[in-house]
Amino acid sequence: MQPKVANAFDQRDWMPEEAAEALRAHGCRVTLPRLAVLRALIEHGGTIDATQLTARAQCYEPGIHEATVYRTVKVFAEVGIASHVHAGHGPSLVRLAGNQQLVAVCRDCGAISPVPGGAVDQLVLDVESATGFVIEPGHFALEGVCATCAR
Amino acid sequence: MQPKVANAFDQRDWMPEEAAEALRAHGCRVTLPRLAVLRALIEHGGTIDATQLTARAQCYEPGIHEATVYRTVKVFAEVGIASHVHAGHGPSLVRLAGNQQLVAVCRDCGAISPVPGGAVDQLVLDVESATGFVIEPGHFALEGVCATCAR
DNA sequence: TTCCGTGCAAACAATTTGCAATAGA
DNA sequence: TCTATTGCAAATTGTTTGCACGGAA
Repeated sequence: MQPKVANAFDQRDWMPEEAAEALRAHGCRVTLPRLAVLRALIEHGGTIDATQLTARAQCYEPGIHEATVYRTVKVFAEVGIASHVHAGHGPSLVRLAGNQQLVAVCRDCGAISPVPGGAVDQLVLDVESATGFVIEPGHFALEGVCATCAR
Repeated sequence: MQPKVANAFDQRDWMPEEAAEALRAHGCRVTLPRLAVLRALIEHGGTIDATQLTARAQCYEPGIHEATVYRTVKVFAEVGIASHVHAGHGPSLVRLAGNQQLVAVCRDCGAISPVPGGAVDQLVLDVESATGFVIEPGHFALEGVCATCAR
């Protein structure tokens, strides 16, 4: 089911072999727990929190510990495989680095909705030219009320 | 979830007497610890985390406990006196309800920069018409790198 | 063989909650 | 009075870290 091939880091699908190369290129080892986390991220495809990610990774590597998942995600972020998304009050989220989709978290039901691309670009430019602050839209989530809960 | 209180007060400064009225109108008592938190918020003027807010409130009410500050902030939010701002990885912030200024938190130094008003309005409209998701710009912070750290 | 990475437990940080004592209306 | 509110300590939740063992290179 996993589509073959992907270009470097800006592609959405991270094939395990490419990620393994990225790890080795940074002097990190390729281990079963790390591959399990990677597969879980690929399988899920979107933004996911550490607990759910651990549960999914355990399908591939049953004994994997949540602390290991946290450490793995940190390494993945340093190596450029994955990145963090800070959501509102809940736990922070993880996703593959290729996925820079801005998301919005519903304050009532916690649902994660993708935000159409492009809407943010102008904001980023405006803020940078006005204040010099460089917004990184992939690293935080918007908050509000989703269409369902708004009613 | 919580009904949005009439915005009659949003555009002015919160004087202690007005806040006291808002509390009584909701059947809440006006206590010294609550007034201390209110004064600390007014004195500070911006967004502040619970620990710093407690420290400032202790100038007015020395014995006030941090748990009380958390509970007070929750009541203030329900009554419409204050609101939460969820910042990146750090603790969440509080401010007076009239202050709906969007802020950006630097991922390197943690500095909180105000974002010029209006920059977000288009984003809010775009996202709502495209997805029905209603973004609440006052309740989260943008993340990125501030002008100083960008160099 | 060499260390890096892992599991585990324990530490930590932010926040919430149970309970008895206190103080506002 | 009567009960919301407080202080305190303890529980929760999300995340990080110290340590000894096991496995990748």
